[in-house]
Amino acid sequence: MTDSAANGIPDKPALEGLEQKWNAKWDQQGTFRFDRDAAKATGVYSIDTPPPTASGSLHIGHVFSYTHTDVIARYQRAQGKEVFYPMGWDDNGLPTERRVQNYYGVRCDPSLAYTPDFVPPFEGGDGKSVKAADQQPISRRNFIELCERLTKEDEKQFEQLWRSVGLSVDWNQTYRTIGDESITASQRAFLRNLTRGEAYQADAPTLWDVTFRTAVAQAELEDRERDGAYHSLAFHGTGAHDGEDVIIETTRPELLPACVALVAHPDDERYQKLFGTTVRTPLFGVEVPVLAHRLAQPEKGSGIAMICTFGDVTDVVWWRELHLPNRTIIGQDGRVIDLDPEWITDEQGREAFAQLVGKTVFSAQKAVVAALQESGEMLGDPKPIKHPVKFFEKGDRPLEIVSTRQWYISNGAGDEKLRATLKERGNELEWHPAFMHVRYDNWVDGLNGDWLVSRQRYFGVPIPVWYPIDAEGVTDYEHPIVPDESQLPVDPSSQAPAGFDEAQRGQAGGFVGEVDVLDTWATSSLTPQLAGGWERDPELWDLVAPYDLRPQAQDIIRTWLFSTLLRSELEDHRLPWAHTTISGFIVDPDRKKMSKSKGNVVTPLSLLEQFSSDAVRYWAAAYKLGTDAAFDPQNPKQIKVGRRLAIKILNAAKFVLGFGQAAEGAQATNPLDVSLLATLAQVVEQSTKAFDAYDHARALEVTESFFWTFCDDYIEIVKERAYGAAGDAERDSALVTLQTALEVLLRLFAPFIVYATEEVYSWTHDESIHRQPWPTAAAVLAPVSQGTESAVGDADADADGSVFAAVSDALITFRRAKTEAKVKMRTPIVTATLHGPADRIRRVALALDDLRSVAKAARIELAEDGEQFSVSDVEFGSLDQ
RNA sequence: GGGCCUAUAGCUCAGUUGGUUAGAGCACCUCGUUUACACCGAGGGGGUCGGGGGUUCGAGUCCCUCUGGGCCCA
Repeated sequence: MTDSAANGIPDKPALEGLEQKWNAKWDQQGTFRFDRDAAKATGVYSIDTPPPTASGSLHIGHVFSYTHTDVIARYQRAQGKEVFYPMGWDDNGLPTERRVQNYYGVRCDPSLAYTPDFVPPFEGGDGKSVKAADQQPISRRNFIELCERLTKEDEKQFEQLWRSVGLSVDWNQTYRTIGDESITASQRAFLRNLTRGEAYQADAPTLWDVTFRTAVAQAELEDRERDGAYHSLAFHGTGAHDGEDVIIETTRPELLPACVALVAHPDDERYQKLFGTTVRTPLFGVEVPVLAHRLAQPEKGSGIAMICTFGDVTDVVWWRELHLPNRTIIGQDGRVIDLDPEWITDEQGREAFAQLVGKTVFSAQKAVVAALQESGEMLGDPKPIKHPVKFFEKGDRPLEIVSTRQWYISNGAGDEKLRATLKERGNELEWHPAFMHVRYDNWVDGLNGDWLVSRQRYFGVPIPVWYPIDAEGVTDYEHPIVPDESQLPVDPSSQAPAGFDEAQRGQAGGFVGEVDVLDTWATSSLTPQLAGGWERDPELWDLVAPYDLRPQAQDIIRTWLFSTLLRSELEDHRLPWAHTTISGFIVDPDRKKMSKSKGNVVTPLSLLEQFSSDAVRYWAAAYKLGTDAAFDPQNPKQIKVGRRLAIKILNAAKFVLGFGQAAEGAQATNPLDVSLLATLAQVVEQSTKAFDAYDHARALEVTESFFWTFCDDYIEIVKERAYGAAGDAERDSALVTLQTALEVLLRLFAPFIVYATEEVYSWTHDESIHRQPWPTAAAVLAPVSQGTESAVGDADADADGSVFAAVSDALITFRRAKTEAKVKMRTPIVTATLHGPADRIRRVALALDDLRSVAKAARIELAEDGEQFSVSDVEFGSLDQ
């Protein structure tokens, strides 16, 4: 008995301090290190971990989904796989730029020169954003240096939190999406896209955010309900229709000078006579055709609309399909461009346009409306409506559409064969839960343009091309100069291409570097390559790719999941991973999604400290994949339950180990013990099956519910026998069963309750439980002595654990009898009769001594009658004895 | 407008291919310190499975429809 206690079972086991203790030890012992040699021998389970945005804030939803992945990682490790579980930081892109602007009070102005030893005006700030006007303009290089500095700080914070959650990540396998290796991989992949004709440039109408002054992609759009108003404008008929007006309704009268046509549905009776004629625009007097197109909506407004270049994405379709001229008037700053609108010939019209130059969209609208009202060409007042307006998901002003030269990567939108292949890959991927697959299909079906990957930003992966400048000083965008892959990473705005020197930058006969950077997603679509050593460490890449698992959130199926799958298809013609697990959101008690703007974000640190990491992990793991979970920080019930469970594991283990060790080679001979192990073997099978189906919540539930029965019933029932009340042989049977069950339970709990199980395991072992094999039913039954099955006279009696179930039910029946008699549980029973179905009574008979001992019953008569257990003829004794 | 998910005890959630009397935890009520655990234990009450219709010997489960909530796409 003293031998186990000597290994250091504390008098009062507690959760406090376990995180620090074990994190340090795991780190020091390399418990979760990816071992390449082992991987070659045992096989790999590789995980394409989502790199969190380092400049963002962590909330409880991150802990939720990352715990799901960690639980899977630990299960696979226990199954003997060498787990490749890296962690990356997504520090590239706009969120970091914004954070840097606010944190340091600066903004990037690429025209400025580099200032060595620059000291930013603020450090840390107070979380409030510094107004754009108050931000100090700095050079691009200074700005990027600040981005680097701040993200590295942010990454430390993130790593600290992930470690405290107990993620079994290999902290030697980390990457940054802006690190040199990532830039190299991202540029390499882009160059290969370019070589194969999958990446190309086009000068085309582009969705444009006027605040950030960058192009954005379809995947980054969102619709928001905004107030708007229909304005009824009178266009004037010409020729045979001279003197007749055509009334259109528009929400964007300010685009009137950019009007290129009117359009109605081809079947619309009202406008048949106008098709093929022309009308003059109000105010500007420009003659434009009246055309027919299927996308015109007869029921919307007056059924006839003006086409402007460009008011919305439908305008772009009309412009392209109806071969209309481009009369763009809105510039990249969202203001009316100072240009010579040669299509406006009317002198008053030209005067009216001049009034608009330099105005924002908002002011231009007011001016145009005022002018229309004065000229009498607007009917009545604007009619307010609410309508969906397209926004950049990170922006707060409506998107404009401007014509610019941009880079694209084919994504299947214009290539039905590629689209079909991408759909097929989606079918091959195993989705958990399966219904998430539909979201992918919807997205692929709805793609309406190739992927726009160039961004007019600063902190990102540079697009690795230069353009030659001809003898006349004209830049030739058609023939970009590309670096050799061996030169990567390159920064075309500070390095000259091969065969040129820096002095030729911007000169006739020289070159100009591309200043745009790649869309953040263009790099994060390569996370398998970034983490897995693609073209950098071929041995590693061969071991880990294609990956086993892509865990991620449901809102980025259209971006991250899709784009990763696309890049893998283009590069390797295969799926990047076999499985994807999609975690749900955390919602507040009113089932609203957590977001900074709603102010309902819950940060995890205080919960981890207050309730322990195991408690928080339990809460997360108790939810199935794909299910949104309501969370009330004021009353974190499931976290409290998790805390209780973790403490119970410590206490139960202490108690079980306190009985002492079974003799060497001891076997489970008592039918109750055999039955307990048989029940546990079933639990092992169920848990394993659930894990294999990526249903960790079910695995946890079956283990947990067995554990409480084990504590409340089994331990209580065998307690006396385990102390030796029935002799050494009976004691050994109980002890070997208790110890086997404890060890198996610890392993079943280990993926979830990582600290408490490790603590308990350490009391009797030197190795980590997190490197022990997953239990099997056969191993659970190993201590069972041969031939005990026949004791019941029923071959299946032990296989189904029915002896334990019957005794457990009988015990509950006695407890109820005592409760109803209002006597204490330890009140002795002189004699009583237990009634029940014959088969169950026969099972109880096999453990009658144990039952008498736990019920404090001197004598129990058994009667084979009745449907359920009941107790009769009870004679209670006195407590004094 | 199209698609997907969801509605089960006061609360948070299970409920497998349709199959006995729909489960757990929390909360609530009553009782209890018994060789670990009061961060504990025993017992108990509590549900028209969102509404309506259908298929079936049998529906929380399958089909239709309506309503509420959420998400995605137009």
